Amino acid sequence: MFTLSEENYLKAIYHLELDTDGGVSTNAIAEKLATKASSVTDMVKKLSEKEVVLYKKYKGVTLTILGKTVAANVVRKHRLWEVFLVEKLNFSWHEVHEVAEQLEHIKSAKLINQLDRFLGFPKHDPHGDPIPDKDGNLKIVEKSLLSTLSKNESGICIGVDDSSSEFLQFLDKKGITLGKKITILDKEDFDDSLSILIGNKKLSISNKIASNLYIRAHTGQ
Amino acid sequence: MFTLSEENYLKAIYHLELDTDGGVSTNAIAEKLATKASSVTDMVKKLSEKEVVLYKKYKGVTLTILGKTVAANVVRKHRLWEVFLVEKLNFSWHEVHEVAEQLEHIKSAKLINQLDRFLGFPKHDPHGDPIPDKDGNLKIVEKSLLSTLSKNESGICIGVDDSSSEFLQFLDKKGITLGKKITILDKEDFDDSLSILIGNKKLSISNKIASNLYIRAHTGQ
DNA sequence: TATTATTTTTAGACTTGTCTAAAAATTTAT
DNA sequence: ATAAATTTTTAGACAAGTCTAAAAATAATA
Repeated sequence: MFTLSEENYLKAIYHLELDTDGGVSTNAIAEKLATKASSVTDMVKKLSEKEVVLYKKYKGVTLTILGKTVAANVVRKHRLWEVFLVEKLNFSWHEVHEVAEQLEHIKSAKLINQLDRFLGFPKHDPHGDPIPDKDGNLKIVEKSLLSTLSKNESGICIGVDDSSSEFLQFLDKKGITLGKKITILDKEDFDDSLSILIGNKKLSISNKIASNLYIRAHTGQ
Repeated sequence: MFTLSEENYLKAIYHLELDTDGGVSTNAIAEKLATKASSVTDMVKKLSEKEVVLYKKYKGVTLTILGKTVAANVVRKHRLWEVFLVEKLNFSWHEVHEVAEQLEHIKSAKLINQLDRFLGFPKHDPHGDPIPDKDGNLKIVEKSLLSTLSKNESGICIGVDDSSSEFLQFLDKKGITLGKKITILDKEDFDDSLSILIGNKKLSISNKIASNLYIRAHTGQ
């Protein structure tokens, strides 16, 4: 069994491994968890003894199969609870993270399996991130940043990179939601801003926005 | 804000105060929380500094108004989550306690208010215990133990005193559930066992069972 | 009421998870 | 390749919550 703190470390390492090649550095973990590098060293030693990470001094850490399973399960719980909060309790997508951070640590296999069933076995959380299955496996979806599309290309909005409250509320205001089709009408060279068509509305969005929106390729109409 | 441990102490004192006159003793708290008296003394000092309990050395503790509010809120959350688990996730009433012990510590006012609404503002948990309102107030229902009724009297089953898994599963097996009308057909003098009518079934139950079932007086038919 | 038994508190220690400051290893740059 | 900068680890300390063992206070009993 793992403590709340251990689970948070495993989750952080899990997320960091996704966009790092080789081991995850002590400093990266410290930054993600808003703690000190020395604390990370201590915890990583403990996790290593519990055989959930591989650790060599000065060389960073990697999750073991076991560690990855534990971490994916925490992520699974987090994302299922987010779906529950939005679908059943009328939370907005920018309000769910903080509460899900707490709920993800509740220990009960039956609870999470029944919740999954109650929600209709959702495949994605409210931000478009995939929900790991019971064994911790993720279905990877081919996705690209909106900013990488060219003029006249289009795709379906499937997620966000930055999921800060401010950004999500901005998207709400603009009417940009998951599942909507977005077409690039024009690209400005001097600031890389985009003119897009979403639903039947024309919008102008900055490159910063376009670099935080994930798109699934949309073939045919 | 209160730690998980502080919340558990407040809840324990809250429950103990209900059937104690005068202050709650250190030993009683220790027993309820399966901890040592010395630990209780330490914690009670801390709670006293936080002004949630009144404490005089060797004289036991009492909750302040603030303490009672905090404790009632934890109880409220516990019981609402129990309703959720039974009504929405198909838990049996004997399975909910352990999970609710964890869920009761999740911090989010919006979460609990929305959960309350989602569940249709229930007034009782699956064991028949009343759910405190937002201000911590309980609606007291006049209740008696089934064992105190006389021959030919009847009442509605509204709760259990002992809510151990074994007892609840026993009731399930016998078909005794909340809301059912129970009539005393006969009382045996030598062992105080009862012959009762529940629904249209005749059952024989021991005094031990009858001393753990709460009944609301049933006037008229 | 004096003595014994019980309850409660104190004193000191341990664990978990954190921190700061300094030392050691690694990486980067000259 | 040596010096400088950065990263990581070690060493020692602290807070929260708990424990054991012993002391102090209260309650029970003869």
